[in-house]
Amino acid sequence: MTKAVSKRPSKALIHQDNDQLAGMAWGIAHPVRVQILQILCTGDCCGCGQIVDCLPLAQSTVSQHLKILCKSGLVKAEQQGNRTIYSVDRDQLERLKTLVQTFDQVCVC
Amino acid sequence: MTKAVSKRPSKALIHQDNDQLAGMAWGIAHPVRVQILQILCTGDCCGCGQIVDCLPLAQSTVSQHLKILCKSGLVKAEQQGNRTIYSVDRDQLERLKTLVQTFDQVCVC
DNA sequence: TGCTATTATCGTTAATTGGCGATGAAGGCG
DNA sequence: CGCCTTCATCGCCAATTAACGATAATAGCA
Repeated sequence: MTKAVSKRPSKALIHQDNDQLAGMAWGIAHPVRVQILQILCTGDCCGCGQIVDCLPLAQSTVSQHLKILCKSGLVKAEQQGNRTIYSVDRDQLERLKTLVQTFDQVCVC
Repeated sequence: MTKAVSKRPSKALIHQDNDQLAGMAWGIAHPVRVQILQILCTGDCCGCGQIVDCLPLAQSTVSQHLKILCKSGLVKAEQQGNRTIYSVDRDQLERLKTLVQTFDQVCVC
């Protein structure tokens, strides 16, 4: 659920931050993706195969999760010859932290 | 996706924190739910109807989102006569903040 | 050129989500 | 008791997710 709700709210506008927060939260809304992100955090960066080796999942499944993580913005992918190197987007992670931290200080209406 | 993956990982155990984080992230993995949580944050507590009034969604839809928020642990529900009073579970929100904040300091393997 | 390694994508299946209207249940009030 | 309010739940539908195996695409190497 990257894109916003189909019917655009008329009563209360969904603040752009909400979309951002929801998008990133959606990225880590699955235990496996949390773990993948942690692997990327500690190992700094690695390819799909290395992550597959750490998990009891098929390569295609991991690739799919990585795609979702990329779409959520938390992970960057860089083509390097034959392989794709994945790494955490530290800026986005910081952004997520900020959004979560300041979450209840936001004025809604 | 509250409950963990069906096939329990053998290679790498999914830390319990990961499940917790994923569960709560799953709660706010939708813009509308982020907004509902914010409404609850500012208004402190209110019933389903009040939230419906703030959003362009049907009552049944809002009720469903509230159910998900409860299941994620971020929101508490309290029956009060005829109505159900929803409020943010501050402790859980703090827990979420902590988990996100310390996310990249966790040892995986 | 042919082989291997690496990753992405396709197709399938089962389950879940998100939305709605309609209906049901339960409390409060006249 | 009957009615209203409030909320949950029940179908229903379309879309998405999560998982897999199989296959394609690309780079590197012998």
